[in-house]
Amino acid sequence: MSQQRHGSTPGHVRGDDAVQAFPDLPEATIARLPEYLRALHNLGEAGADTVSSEGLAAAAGVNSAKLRKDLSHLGSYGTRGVGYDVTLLIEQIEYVLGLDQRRAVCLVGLGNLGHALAGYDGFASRGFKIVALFDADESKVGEHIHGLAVRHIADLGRVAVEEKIAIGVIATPPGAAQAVADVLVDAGVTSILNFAPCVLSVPSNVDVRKVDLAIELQILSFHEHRKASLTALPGGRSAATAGNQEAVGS
Amino acid sequence: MSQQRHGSTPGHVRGDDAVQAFPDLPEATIARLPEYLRALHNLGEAGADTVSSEGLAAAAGVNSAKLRKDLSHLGSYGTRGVGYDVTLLIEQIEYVLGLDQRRAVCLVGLGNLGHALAGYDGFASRGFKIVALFDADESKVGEHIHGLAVRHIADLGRVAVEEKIAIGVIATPPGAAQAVADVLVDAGVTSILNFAPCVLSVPSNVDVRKVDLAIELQILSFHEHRKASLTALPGGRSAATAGNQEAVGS
DNA sequence: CGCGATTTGTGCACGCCTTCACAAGCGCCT
DNA sequence: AGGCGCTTGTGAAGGCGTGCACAAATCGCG
Repeated sequence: MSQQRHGSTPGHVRGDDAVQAFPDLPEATIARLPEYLRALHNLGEAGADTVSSEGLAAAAGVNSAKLRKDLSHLGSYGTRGVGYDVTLLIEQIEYVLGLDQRRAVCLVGLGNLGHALAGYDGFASRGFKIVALFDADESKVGEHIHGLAVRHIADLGRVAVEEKIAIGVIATPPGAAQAVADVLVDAGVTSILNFAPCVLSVPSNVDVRKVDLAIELQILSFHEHRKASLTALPGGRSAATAGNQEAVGS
Repeated sequence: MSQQRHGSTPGHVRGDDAVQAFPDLPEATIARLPEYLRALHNLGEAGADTVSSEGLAAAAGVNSAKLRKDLSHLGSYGTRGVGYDVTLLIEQIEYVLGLDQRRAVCLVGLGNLGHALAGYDGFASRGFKIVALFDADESKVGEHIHGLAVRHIADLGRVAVEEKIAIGVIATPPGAAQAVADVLVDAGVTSILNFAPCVLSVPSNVDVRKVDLAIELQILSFHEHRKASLTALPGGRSAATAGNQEAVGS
């Protein structure tokens, strides 16, 4: 695990040396890198040349020590007494995340959510390009959504191979998700973003990330529940404003 | 709603009073409870009366020991030698998550994503009801989306109070998100689900959860990048590949 | 009625992540 | 040139979460 890009000039470490195993980046760190990246872009547009770990941490909403450790993991160079060079750090993080190469994405399932995802600006603006849309509903096939024609899901396998699609987004109903995932995997897709509320079973070399909007709300609901029961505490059980809604078993 | 929580769970459960939070419930556990709940609903519809930790764990995609520990945290009762009663466990988890009371949700920002969220089935079917839509764009105000009229954001504060909205969903562009959050907080909203790619600053009593679709893709991109660098590049000067792809074994 | 099969609940150890605190390094000012 | 203040990078400690392995508990059956 020799840290290759260590030691040479800080300016251009980006070679064609894509054949480089990454140091074992902690998963938690990886999950934060995109956030740092976004904050850095904002800072850059605001005209900042350099930024301190304190400043960047604030912009990203994390602890500054954590941020420094994260950046140190990827061998990034800051300058003591000064901070991090914004442009350089952006390049570094984009390189690590593999964003220097635009990745082809396909989207399966064009219900409400899929429709929105097809038009979501945040994808294109951050290095991803949706190159194909699929749905099982014949009546949707052929329809153009945000400049892209919807194809029938039967073509998914073929097109995924042709277009060298690396990432598949599943926005189908849960019942169809596993079958779609199977087709994607067969077509060589090795990363899946799953919006369907179900567990996908895939080979171990395929990465799946799941986003479940209702789960997020349920987690918030728990905290609401907790807070509601706490507000009754201070100063005794005074009249909690809406406390009686509490449908608590006797 | 017959919410029969077990009366005398071990330890700290202080009666059946509403004033019972679960302050010591690990955050990681909370995040998994909705997943268990979904799996349980599926099992229940499939006709299962009881389920073992092994079976439920498989359906939820987690380790069975973890599942047992999670459930034990909330004082839930399974039956040794048998498993968990599906119906009872559903009630327990729904109670803990506060889902026995339908929570009013408002949605701010009706671009592509907001539009989809407004029509997302998963909300209503899992205890949440969107009661109001807001947007800053005058041309959208008055429009009906999935049976609900869009109101102007200037009414947000008043309506949020009137409708006792507890959870706000922000689907605006990032530039507007903080202002919306401020209004929500002023109106007494204590939980926010933020889809805007930016950090929100709120009082400590307000919970914010963030969902950033692009970040998920970027995380997947990293893994793609990593996987690509592990496979020997056919045409490249891959002299050192033997050592590099050894990253797995180390 | 007791025994074995089964499954829960949990003590324990391990590893990951976070946070603190500080030495090392860098630039600026005098 | 030298000292001073600022910031990074990191060692160490503590906390949290995970997974194993097993005792305790329950049911079914002979």
